[in-house]
Amino acid sequence: MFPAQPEATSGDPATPANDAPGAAFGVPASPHFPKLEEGVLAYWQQDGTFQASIDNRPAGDHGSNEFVFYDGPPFANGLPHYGHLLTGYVKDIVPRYETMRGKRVERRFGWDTHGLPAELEAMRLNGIKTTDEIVEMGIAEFNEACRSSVLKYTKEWQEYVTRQARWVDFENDYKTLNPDYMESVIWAFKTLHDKGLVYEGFRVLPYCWNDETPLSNHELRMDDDVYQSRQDPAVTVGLRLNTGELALVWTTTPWTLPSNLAIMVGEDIDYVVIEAPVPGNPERIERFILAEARLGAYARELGDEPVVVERLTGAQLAGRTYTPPFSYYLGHENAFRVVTAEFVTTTDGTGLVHTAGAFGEDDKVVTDRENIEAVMPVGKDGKFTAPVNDYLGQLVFDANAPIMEHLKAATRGEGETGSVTEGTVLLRRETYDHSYPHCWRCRQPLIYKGVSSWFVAVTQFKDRMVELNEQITWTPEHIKHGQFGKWLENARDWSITRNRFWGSPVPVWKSDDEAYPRIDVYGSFEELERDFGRLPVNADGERDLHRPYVDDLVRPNPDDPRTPEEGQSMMRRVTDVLDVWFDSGSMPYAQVHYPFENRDWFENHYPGDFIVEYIGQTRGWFYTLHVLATALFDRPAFKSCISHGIVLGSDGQKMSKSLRNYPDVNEVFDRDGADAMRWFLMASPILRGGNLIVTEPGIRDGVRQVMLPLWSTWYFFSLYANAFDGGAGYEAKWSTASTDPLDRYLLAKLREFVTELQGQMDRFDIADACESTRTFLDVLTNWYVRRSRDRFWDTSAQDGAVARQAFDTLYTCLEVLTRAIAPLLPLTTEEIWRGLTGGRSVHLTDAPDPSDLPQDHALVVQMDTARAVCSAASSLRKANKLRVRLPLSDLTVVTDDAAALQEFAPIVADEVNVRQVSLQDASTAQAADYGISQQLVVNARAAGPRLGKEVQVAIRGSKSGDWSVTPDGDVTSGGIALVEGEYTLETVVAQDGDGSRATAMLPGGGFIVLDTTVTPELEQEGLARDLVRAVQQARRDAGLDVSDRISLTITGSATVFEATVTHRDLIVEETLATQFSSAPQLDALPARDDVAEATVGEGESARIKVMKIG
RNA sequence: GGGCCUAUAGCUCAGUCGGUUAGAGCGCUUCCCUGAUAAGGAAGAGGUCACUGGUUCGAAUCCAGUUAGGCCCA
Repeated sequence: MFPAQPEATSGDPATPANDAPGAAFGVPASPHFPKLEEGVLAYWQQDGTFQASIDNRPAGDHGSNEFVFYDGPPFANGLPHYGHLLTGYVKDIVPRYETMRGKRVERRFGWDTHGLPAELEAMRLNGIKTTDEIVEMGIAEFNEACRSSVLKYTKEWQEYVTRQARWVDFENDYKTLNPDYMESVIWAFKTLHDKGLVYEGFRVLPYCWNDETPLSNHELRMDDDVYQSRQDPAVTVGLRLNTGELALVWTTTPWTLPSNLAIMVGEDIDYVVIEAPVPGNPERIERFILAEARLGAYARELGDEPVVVERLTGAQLAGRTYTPPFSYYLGHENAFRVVTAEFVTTTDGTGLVHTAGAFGEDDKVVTDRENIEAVMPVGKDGKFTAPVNDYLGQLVFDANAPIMEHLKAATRGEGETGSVTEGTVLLRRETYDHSYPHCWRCRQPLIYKGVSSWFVAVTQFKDRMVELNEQITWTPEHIKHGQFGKWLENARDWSITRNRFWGSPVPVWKSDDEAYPRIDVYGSFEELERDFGRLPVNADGERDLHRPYVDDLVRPNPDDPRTPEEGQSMMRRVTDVLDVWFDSGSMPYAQVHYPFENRDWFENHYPGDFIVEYIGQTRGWFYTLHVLATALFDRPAFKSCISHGIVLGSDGQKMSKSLRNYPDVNEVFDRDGADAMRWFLMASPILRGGNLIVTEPGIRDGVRQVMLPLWSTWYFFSLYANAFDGGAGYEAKWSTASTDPLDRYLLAKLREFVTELQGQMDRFDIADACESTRTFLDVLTNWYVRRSRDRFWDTSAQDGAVARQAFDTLYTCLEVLTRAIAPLLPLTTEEIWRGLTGGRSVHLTDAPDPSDLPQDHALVVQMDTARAVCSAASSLRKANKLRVRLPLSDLTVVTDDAAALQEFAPIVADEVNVRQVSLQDASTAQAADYGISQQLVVNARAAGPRLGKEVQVAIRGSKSGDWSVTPDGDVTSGGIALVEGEYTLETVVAQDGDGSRATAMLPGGGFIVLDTTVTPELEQEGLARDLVRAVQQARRDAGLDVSDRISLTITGSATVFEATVTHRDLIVEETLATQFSSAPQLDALPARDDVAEATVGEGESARIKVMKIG
C-alpha cells in the first residue's frame, strides 16, 4: 500500500475540503503543504536525518571528498527577512545537492557579533549618547550589553532557518566573539604586520568634537535631518605663487587655512591671469589667477572686464610652488605646490581649491598621492593645538573670526596679523548657506578630521588580487570584471581600526613615551602570556580578548633603561578595535581556529568551493575575504560565488516595515509553506543578479505550477496502485523494462531531464534547474499521465500486465524525479519519496544516475512530433467547430519520416478522437490530393557568407515565389543560383482545405489533413460520448468513488435512445454501470434532485439517474 | 560627478556564435476537454526588442552616443 510510510506525516494532512473524492489511503488529493512540512521537519528532528546525511559520506584523504561551503555570518540583532531567507535557501540547496552527489558537506552556522550596530543598540538600551558616557558606565558593563544584544535573536533565527528547511549545524556554530575566533583574527593582523602590510596613518572621518568621536558614514545617514542648512563664513584668499601671481582659493572653512598644504586645480579647466587692485588698498595692483568661468562671480572685486594678462590650463599651472597663508608649517616636506585633482569644478568658488590634507576625504587622497604628510593641529575636542599657537584652545568654528581678521589686517597692512604670511591677500569674505552634516546624537555641526588608524596596505598587493580573481567563477559572470574587478583595480588601503569598544582588539602595544619608542604586535594568547606574565581574563576568569580585559595588560617598556621610580615608560595597547569586516573576512581560518588548530584541515579546505550573498558584498564580505586571502595565503578564498540581486517589496520599492509592502514571512510559511517560498525565490531571476519583487500571487504560482502537479501525480499513483485488483493493491517496483511507447518515452525523457538538471546544478544555475523541472513536470502530468490513464485501471488483459508496467514506470519516474529535485523541494519530495519507497530519507540517497535510465533520443523526438500533431489537430477541430467528443474518421499525417510515428498512431487517434490515423511520407504525397505545393527556404546562415549582398535578393525571391528548380535539380531564386545546403525545399499545404477536409502545417515541417465529414454513425457515437461525460459528472456530483459500480438509467428522445442502444457497451464500460436501462421518452425519469439533466449531441435533452450498487 | 548593471507582450522574464516568422509563465477573450490535479488543451488579442546613429549581405544580439531606472562609490 502507498504511502509505504504513513507515519511520515504527523497528524492528518488532508484538508477538510478534500472529503469528496476521498483520500487515497492516506494520500490526500490536495494536501495542506505547511502542515505536511511540519510533519517532515518533526521527522527529521527525531530521526537525526541531517547528521546522518553528513556521516554517510566519507571525508576522504585530506578531505578530498569534502565540499567546502562558507556561511557568510549574519548579524542577528534583528529578525531575518527575505534577503536572509533567500541566501539561506541557496546555502541549503547547493550543499544538499553536493551531498547527494556523494560529497561530505559540513555546514556550520556563523554569527557576526561585533561592531557599531551592536554598540548603538547597547547605547540606546542604556540611554547613553557619548563615548565618554560609555567609559563612565564601564567598558566591561557596556560590552556585556553589546554581547547580549547581538545574541538576542539567535533563538528566533534558529527557528526561522529550521522552518525554511535549511540544514545547518547550530550546535557547532562559530561566533566572531569567541576567544578562539578572535585569537585567529589577531594572528592574521600580526601576520600582515610581519609581512609589512599594515601601517599606521590618518583616516579622515566625519567627527563630532562635542561627543569626541568619529562617526561612520553609516551614522551620517542615520536620520534625514543630519544634513541641515547652516550659515558659514566663506573667504576668498590669494596665495602668493613663486611666479608672483596670487592664486585665488575659496573655502567655507577658514579654520583649515592654517593647515593648508597644497592648491588643487582641474587639469582641463581654463584659468586666466588678470590684473586688479587689492580691495581696501586701491594703489596696490596685483595679478590674480582664477578659472575663467568664475570671472563673473568676482566682478565686484576684480571689475566687470578685467585685463586678461595670460591664459593657461590647470595642467600648465600644476607644479608651481607658493607661500602658505600661515607660517606654522613653512618648510613642510613636499607641501605648498599646485597639484591637479579630478574633483575640482567651476560650479562655485574660484576653480582653485585649498587643501589641508587631513580635513577632507578628497584632500587626504590628493595629499597622500603627492606624498605630503598630513598635519593635525586640532585636538579631539575640536580645539586648536600647537603649533597653531595664535588660536590655541579655541574651537575651530570660533577661530574663524580671528583668522579672517588677521587675513584682513595683513591684506591692508595694518593691525594684528597673527601668523599670516607676507603677501597673502584676503579678496572677499561672505556668508554662505549650505547643507551641512550634524551629529545625529548631539546636533552639533561635524567637522571632517583625520584620526589615527591602522591600514592594510592593499595597494601593495592589489595587482595580485586582480590576478587571483581570475580563478574565481562568478554568477552572474559580469561581476568578475565589472563590479568586483573594477573595485579591485581601484582598491585603496583598508582602514581596519575603529576608535570603539566592542570588537576584536588591535593587538598593538606602544610605548607611552615618545622618547623611548617601541611597538609590539601580538598574534596569540601564548605570546601575550609570555610578555605580560598572564592572559587577559574576564570577570569569570575566562580567556577574553575583549576590552577592557585586554587593555589591562600593561608592562614596562624594555627599551626604556629607566627604572619605574625614574618614571620608566610603559607598553600600553592602542585602544582601537578592529573593523568588523576584518572579523568576517577572517572567517575561513578563524572558524576553525587556524593556525592554532586544524592546520591540516584548513590547508586542504581553502579556498572554499562556494559562497553566496547579495551583490553589495562585492564591497563587503567578498572583498574582505579576498583581501585577506591574497595577503595571507596568496590564494583566493573561494572558487565560486553567486551574488544575487535585491529583494524588493510588492510595490517595487525596498522592503519597508512601515510601508508593509511585503508579505509577512511567517504568514507565508503558514499559508503556502517553505517549499513554496523556496521555489518562488529560486526560480526567479534574482539568482542571475536581477531584482525580485516579492508578492503573494508569485509565491502561490509556484505551488500551482510545480508543487500541485507533482503531488497530484503521486496522488494519482497511490490512488490507482492501491485500487488495483479490486482493492488488493499493487506493490509497484523500480523497473525500466516496460515496452509501452508512452512508458519508454517517459523514461527516456526523464533521463534527458536528469542529465540537463545535473548540468545546471553543477554550474549552480538554480534558476535554470527550476525551469527544466517545471517543463518536465508538464510532460509528466499533462501528457504522460493524461494519455496513460486508462492503462492504470486496465486490470483485465493478461492478469493486469499492462497496468503493472504502467505502475512500475510511474513508480520509477517518481522515485527518480523526487531524488533529482530533492534539493529544490526538500520537504515535499521527502514526503513523496518516503511514501513511495518506505525508505528513511530521500536526502540520504544518491542523486539519480542518468545511465540507469534508457537512452532513446529518437523516441523523444518522435513523441514530441506526435504531440505537435495532436496540437495541430485540436486546432483544426476548433476552427471547424468539431468538438473532441465527436469522433471523426481519419487524420492523415504527412511528414518526412511518417513510418517512425506508427507506434504513436493509437495515442494520437485516442487524443484527438479519430477512428484512424493515416501516415504518409511527404515524398509520396500527391500534390493533387491535398493542394500541397513546395516552398523554397533560403538558409541565410549558410548562403550569406558566400553570396554577401546577393543573399537578400535570393531571400526576397524565395518569399515572392520568384524561384525555380530545373529538372537537373539546379535551384535559382531571384535570379541567384543556390548550391546544396544553402536552401531547403519544404512541402506546404494550403491552410484551409475544402468542405470535407481541413489541413494544417506542423511546426517542424510536414502537415496534417483532418477528414471533417460527419456521418450519422459518427454523430451517434458523439452523442453517446456526450452521455458518458454527463454520467461521469453525475457520478462526481453524487460523491461516488472512482471504482464504485452503479446502476444507470438514461432517458431522452428517440435519437438519444438509439445512441444508448447502439453504444450500450461503451456507456456501460466507461461509467462502471453494472445495471443499465434506457427509454425513448424523457419523462420516463421525473425531473428530481437525484436525476441529472444534460444536453447532448445537437441539442438533444437527456435525463440521467445514477445509483451506487453494493 | 564616477563605475557597474538593466531596458524585449498588460505583468514577470528567457532569447546560444548576428541569420531574416522574437519566445515562456501569468493575466485577458473565446471554445474545448475532464474516472488524479484548487487543474488541463486549443485558438485569439497583445511587440517601433527604450531612443539615435554606426558596423554588416543581414542587428533584439556587436560598437558609439542619448534617455530612463537600479546598485555601489563619491
